[in-house]
Amino acid sequence: MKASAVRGHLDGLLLSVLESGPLHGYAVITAVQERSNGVLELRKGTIYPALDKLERLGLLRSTWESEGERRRRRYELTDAGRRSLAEERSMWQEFTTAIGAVLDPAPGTGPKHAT
Amino acid sequence: MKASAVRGHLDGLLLSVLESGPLHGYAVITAVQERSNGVLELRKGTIYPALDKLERLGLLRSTWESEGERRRRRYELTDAGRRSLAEERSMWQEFTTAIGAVLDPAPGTGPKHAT
DNA sequence: AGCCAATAGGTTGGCTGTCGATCTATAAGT
DNA sequence: ACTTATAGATCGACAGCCAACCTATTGGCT
Repeated sequence: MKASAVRGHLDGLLLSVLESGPLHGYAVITAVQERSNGVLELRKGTIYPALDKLERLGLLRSTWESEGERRRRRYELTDAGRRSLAEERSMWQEFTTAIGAVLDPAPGTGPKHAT
Repeated sequence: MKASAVRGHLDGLLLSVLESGPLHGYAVITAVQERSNGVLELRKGTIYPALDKLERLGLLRSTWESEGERRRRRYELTDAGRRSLAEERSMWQEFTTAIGAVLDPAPGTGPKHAT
């Protein structure tokens, strides 16, 4: 599954994998992939602009790490990012509950049509 | 919550409310809204093109109902639509499982970071 | 030494799908 | 007469993700 399916929930995913510690961009991709058991395959063209946006919003900050010639950008959650993650989680709950209720209505709960 | 959040899952919602019986477009909106306890508010500009697309795909068929001067279009699931709905449901399962696993990782399941 | 794959960063144009605005028309309520 | 709800529909704008592409370093293989 690609990120097109996660539209609207990408920010939460990114914030979530950064919760347990800072990562660089490439590691964010593999972290999401691992946690989802290989199901979610984010693209670089997807996450870099997204990470930039989250930094502009103050939800995370980035610092350049230089090991010799290798330069990597380390992304880290801010306090605002942590609060935003909590919001994303409750929104995810509300979202799945709503869609789930439509997709698999509890029998006898909704209005009865021709039965 | 508007349909922008449901991007990619709208088809499933539409097929699902039509499962228990044919409805016209306006009733589809209210059905989704009711089943989701008022959370999902689809727009006409959203559902009519979507219903058209589903009809083109053969997942539902529409017939014009005329009660006096009032003309309404009745949408009805086809067999292909029923099969597609089953697919949408299993995709929804896969989707929520994947996102959920990233957003709320089971403790001790994933790779251990700084603990 | 030469080559390729993996890692790491990034940009850009394009596409898809939903939104908001707008239009027409009938029925019912005040 | 006027407003609101019901019912259908279209269309431009916009957001967000993707595919493709580019650069560069590191390390394995031959």
